[in-house]
Amino acid sequence: MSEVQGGGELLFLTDEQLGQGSEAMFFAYRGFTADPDRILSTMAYGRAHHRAIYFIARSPGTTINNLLLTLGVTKQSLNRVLRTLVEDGLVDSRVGKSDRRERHLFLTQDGATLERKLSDAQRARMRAAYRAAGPEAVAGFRKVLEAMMDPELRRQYQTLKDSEI
Amino acid sequence: MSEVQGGGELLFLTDEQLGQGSEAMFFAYRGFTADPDRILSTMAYGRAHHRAIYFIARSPGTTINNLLLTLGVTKQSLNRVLRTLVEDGLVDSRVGKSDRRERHLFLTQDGATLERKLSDAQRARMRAAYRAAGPEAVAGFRKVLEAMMDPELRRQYQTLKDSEI
DNA sequence: CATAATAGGACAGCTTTGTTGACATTCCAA
DNA sequence: TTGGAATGTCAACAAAGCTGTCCTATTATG
Repeated sequence: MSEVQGGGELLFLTDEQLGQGSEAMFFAYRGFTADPDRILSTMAYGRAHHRAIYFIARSPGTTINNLLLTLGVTKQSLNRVLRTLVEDGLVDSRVGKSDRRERHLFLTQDGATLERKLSDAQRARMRAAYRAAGPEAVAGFRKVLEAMMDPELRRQYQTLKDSEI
Repeated sequence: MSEVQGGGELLFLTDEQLGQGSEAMFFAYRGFTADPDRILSTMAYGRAHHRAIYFIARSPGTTINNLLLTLGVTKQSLNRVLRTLVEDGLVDSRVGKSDRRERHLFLTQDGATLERKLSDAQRARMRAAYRAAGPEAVAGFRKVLEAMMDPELRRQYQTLKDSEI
């Protein structure tokens, strides 16, 4: 039994133990995206569309710039994805009232339906994992993930979290 | 304080709580890949090269087929990456002794140097996150990640884990 | 031994999703 | 009021995934 598992005061972290964490992240992330990817592969959309839809659902009315910060891609890359989503009637892009340079993004009814379908698949897996691992493990899981984020992203994460009290 | 944080017996998992888990995965994975990506962007390599190098380092002598299972890409895709790595003298591909159809993959000295450079950056972040979160959180972190993997990948993960006792 | 199956390499072409560069519109402040 | 900053769009290109096909070498099997 390793020090990490034992929960001792001091963490003796060997490269092996840290490497196992890397592998766990890699394999788990593949599982994390597998279900939505499977659904999306039957349509003309990819993971980038999912991410955009997801975060618009989480922050209705967000601007392009806001979404860019969250997603960490260039606006040109995001624009292509958003354009198809708007064309296909899944996302509504409204000119800002106070600042007409901004576009505020909303899901249409169809967009919300797709979002739910994708998120349900992802949540089902997460729910199963949470149940299998137990509440204490979940708390630790979130704690480590939070500590792993870049400070800028951690702020984004906190903002999203706090917006749903 | 939510049920999850509280560590009660039953997990009442709302969509919000599961959604926060999704966001945490997304943001943390970005952090997880950020440091190696930064290093790689200064060379002619990308994340695909990193993954190949990483898993060759973890399983020296692994075959192409093995690596394909681990990475979950097509052989054409992997071949392109591997070819450049062999050409550039970072990876050594040796014909199998018992089965001469197989190629066994090893890192050269240069390959190992690059691998260490990339992994060190990644491990530094993971080490910091582990320290910040504490040993119990780390155990939970791993437990949830493991539960989130596809069964096939979980086997791969276990194999790698067990190979380093 | 003949043939089938396996491991891998190479080539062509396509899709998704990232990138940089140039440009239009809108707002704001000197 | 005008020039710069901010916001978003269009065009072209690059990385890295994919399918499909064909090829060689080797091994396994009838």
